[in-house]
Amino acid sequence: MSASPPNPNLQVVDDADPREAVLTTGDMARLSDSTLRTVRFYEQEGLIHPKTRSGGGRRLFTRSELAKLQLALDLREAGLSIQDIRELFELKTRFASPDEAASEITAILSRQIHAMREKIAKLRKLREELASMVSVISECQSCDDAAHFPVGCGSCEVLGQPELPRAVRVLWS
Amino acid sequence: MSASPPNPNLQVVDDADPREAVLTTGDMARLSDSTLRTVRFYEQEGLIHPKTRSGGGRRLFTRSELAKLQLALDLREAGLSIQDIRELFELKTRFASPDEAASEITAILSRQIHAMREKIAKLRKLREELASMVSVISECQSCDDAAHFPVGCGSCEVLGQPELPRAVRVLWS
DNA sequence: TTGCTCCTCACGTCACGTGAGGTGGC
DNA sequence: TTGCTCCTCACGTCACGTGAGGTGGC
Repeated sequence: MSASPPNPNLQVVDDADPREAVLTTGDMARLSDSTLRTVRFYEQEGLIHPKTRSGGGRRLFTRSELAKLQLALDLREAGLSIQDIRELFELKTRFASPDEAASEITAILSRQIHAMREKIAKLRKLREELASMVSVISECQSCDDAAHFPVGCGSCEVLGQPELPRAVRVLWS
Repeated sequence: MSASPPNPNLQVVDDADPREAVLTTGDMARLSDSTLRTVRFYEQEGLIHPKTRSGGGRRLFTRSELAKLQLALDLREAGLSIQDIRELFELKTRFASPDEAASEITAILSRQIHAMREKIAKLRKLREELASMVSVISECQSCDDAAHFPVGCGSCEVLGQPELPRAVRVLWS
């Protein structure tokens, strides 16, 4: 058997070692459900790094950079700034000893966890307020007093409940 | 008894009818825990309206505008845009009949409630991920293998758990 | 050769932040 | 009169969006 020619299809090699799979900017955007612009912006901000560039100048990322991008996007959605995220990403390199690094990362994470807890509580409260507004307003669905709508709603018994949610008072009075 | 002089202290009158209490831009900012800039911006965007201006040009708001401002700020925190909030605030005036208005407002609120539900779920997931990272990292607190930190962490058994949370893999490897 | 993907500027947008310089009101 | 509050521009910022005009790669 003669030696097989060099395999020009890098993809096959990549499949053998998925950590070395080559992802373009477009792949990164699709797989993270973001955009080309965001991938480039996060690179510019130092959150992710292409392993190399193609001859034509295209960014080529590895799988581990995709994971970083996905985590960064989730943290952004949770309300962290790019700066916050960069800090988290750089934590490992900022300390000399493992216990120092561990306690610092724990402190930072605890702050973020606390902030998320508060945000969740606020969101739940507001969601419940809107839901209770929906149930109040559902009574207006069968209102046949069109002549007095909307000016006369203030004197309607539906809106006269003592524990009327704030959103109803603001949006429906 | 001679007629008492006209009471120049409007505050007393206001206290008698709290709905007519006069609030300055600063009062609005303090009572809503926002800023002067935000109060002015929300007025410019048509979300709130001063009842009048003082001789010197100061905005004077009523209590009901404070409630609108507070609701608007809560909705912003929940992720709605100024445009979304404006739509909600204008709903009442956009419809001729009560059942039409009620079904439209229900539709809009249901969409927002759904979006909040999803956001809450995402936040909870991420919060739990970070919390589990904290508990994993706590084992590194007592690590005495400083010589291999941080390069050698990859081969440490603490990080060798099969179900290692993604955040640990990304931030600690 | 033809689409499609990706590239680099560079200006736009959204929701405010942040002075600069001036006035009003107790 | 003196602080303090509020006013109006107007430029800055953060996290991208959105073309314009050009190139690379199967």
